[in-house]
Amino acid sequence: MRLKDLAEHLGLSQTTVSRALNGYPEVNEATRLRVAETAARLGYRPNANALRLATGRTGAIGMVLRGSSEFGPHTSEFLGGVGGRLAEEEIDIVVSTVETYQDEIAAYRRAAASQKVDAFILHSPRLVDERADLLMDLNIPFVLHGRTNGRRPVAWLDIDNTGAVERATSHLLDLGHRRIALLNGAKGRTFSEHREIGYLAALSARGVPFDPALMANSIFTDEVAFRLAQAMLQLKPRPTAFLAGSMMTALGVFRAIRQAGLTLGTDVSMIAHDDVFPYLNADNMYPTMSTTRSSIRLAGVRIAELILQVLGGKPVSEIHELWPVELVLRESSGPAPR
Amino acid sequence: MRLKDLAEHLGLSQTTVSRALNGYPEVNEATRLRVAETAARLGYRPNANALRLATGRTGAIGMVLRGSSEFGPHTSEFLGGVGGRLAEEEIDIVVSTVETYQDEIAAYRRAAASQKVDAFILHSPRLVDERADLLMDLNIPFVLHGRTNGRRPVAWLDIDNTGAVERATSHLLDLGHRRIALLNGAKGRTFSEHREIGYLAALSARGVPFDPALMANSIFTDEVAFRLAQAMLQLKPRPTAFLAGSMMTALGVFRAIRQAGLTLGTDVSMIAHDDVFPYLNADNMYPTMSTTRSSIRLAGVRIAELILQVLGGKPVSEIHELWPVELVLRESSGPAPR
DNA sequence: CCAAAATTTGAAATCGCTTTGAATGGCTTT
DNA sequence: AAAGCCATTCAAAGCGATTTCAAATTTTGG
Repeated sequence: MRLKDLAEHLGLSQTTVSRALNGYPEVNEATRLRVAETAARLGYRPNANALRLATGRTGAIGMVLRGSSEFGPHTSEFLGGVGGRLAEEEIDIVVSTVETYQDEIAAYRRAAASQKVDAFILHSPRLVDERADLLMDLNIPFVLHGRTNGRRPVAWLDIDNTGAVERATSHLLDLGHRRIALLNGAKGRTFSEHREIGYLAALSARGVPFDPALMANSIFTDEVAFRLAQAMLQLKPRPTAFLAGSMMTALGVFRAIRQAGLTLGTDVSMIAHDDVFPYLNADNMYPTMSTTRSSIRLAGVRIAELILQVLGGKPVSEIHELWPVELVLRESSGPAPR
Repeated sequence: MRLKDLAEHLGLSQTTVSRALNGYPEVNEATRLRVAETAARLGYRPNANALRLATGRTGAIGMVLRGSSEFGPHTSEFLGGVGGRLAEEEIDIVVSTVETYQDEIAAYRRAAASQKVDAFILHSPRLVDERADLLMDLNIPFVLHGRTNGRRPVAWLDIDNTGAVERATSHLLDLGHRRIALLNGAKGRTFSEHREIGYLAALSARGVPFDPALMANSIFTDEVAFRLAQAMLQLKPRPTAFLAGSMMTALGVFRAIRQAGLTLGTDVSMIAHDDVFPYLNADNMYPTMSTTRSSIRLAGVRIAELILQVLGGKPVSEIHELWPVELVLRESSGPAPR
């Protein structure tokens, strides 16, 4: 069922039918109704590719996901948020997966040259990140989930990682902890650097010296976290509190604490960052987990909206959102043992 | 940079350039080289939409993800597998998210009418599932991840859920367990029904009566699993073993066991189904977790290949794969207490 | 009642590619 | 030297929509 068929069926020209369906003002109301009704009845839908070719708009936004390593539970939650919002506008998401950073760059170039999407969501930025510059040079709109250092302005949404960790660290210091371990994300990634800044700021504000042995940079898996926490718990004196970068990390730390014969919440405290997964609830852990909390799904929803704004022509220099992060205290964080 | 520009730049017709780039035989080898070299140098890439319109092929496959509820860690792992394989063919994945079943049906209809994708991956099937029939009626190719009852043949890949649970149950029975709880997935979903069949078969083979109180159908979150397990552990006599439907479920059950003052692996045994998440490793749990294991990522990779076969014209009646599931015994499963 | 304006419709160009069918020119064959 | 073949190349016709520009019709106003 093409536009042409529909037009013939109606005894009208393609022009009029097209206009009627797209809400142009210069078409008789009676005609419009007739067209709309017939189109619905026959289940007509414009061919997406013809439409894209004609308009230059694709009705799709892109997201490049880097292989196995970065493809975790965060991704699907975030995607769920983005997709849910974009679905309302009948915009779909084109995901390309790549293995290496080089592939990712190539993927952007390809997508730009072949005009597959109207815009991109750029995520997992590093402090210095050429991808943002690349996309700007390619003249393809995007919104950044996170932040990056760069001279030119970009649209971004980020959570206040620095503030969150600073607050969590300060709280632990208030509770008397002096040996606080930070299980952070990969070095160079913006959020990791921001968290480190918050951590160091809180320590130095209290005059507590920084011990490099208490900080680690790694991916957020329970296994790696387990090993790191295990090693740290061997230190003398051992850390009395952990800041876990993610809920997966928290699970690993928890296991290490238990295996060392210690009790979470009394012998050792922990505050974990919680992206709010529906299938892993901090409130329902045992003991319940204190967290710095920010829903990554909601961030996805909002980023979808920002994308729409960018596509709508709003200047990217006006699109910046820094979300505060809640500190939710539960049973896993308590006074330092003495 | 359009084909036309490239052609002018080369002093050739669009026809020849197009042919040269697409490997048609009737073009002079010297010309082909010159064209290829220039195209690469100028970074020419055909406009995806024009190409799609002209060829009728989109170079994309679709996947509809149902809202919050079904969008878990499995999804991203699976997507990672699919995407990785399809990336090699420069095919991308268009994901649409929907909230309700009705929306999902509508999404397929829309996608079909507007020809956005060449094929779909259909997942999370129910025993009776109109979606497969719909896609067949719409004449759009697809591969089913899982199975469904229906008269017409479809291409599918599934894991042997029945066999896996039967084996796991039998093993627990061999260890002397008689009260074995099954935390299963949602009723009506094929994999749940298949697992139930395996469970019941193993019980009846040993003449162990089935107790409905020991079986639950729910989504796979740690929270729900915790509550269910907690309730079951109150039963007298209480279950001595759990079959957990997923790793998230296992975490919840684990918590309930601990909270009840019991020890996993001695007081209570557990075998969980493991889809193999890189960030949550059964081998690194404490105690290590016995599992029925099948990588959902690999399933994704293979499904991508099956999609390619379907698109290549292989009859769907010849595309069926039932993957065996490994039973990996670790510390969480031991002899029944006496 | 007629010219001018407003409303409504349509023919054809356009988007950037593939592909059909025809044309060109050089070589071999008779 | 004419005829027939190849090997190359190209002009033009699609693909299915939107959109420009023009035409037809109706309404308005004097």
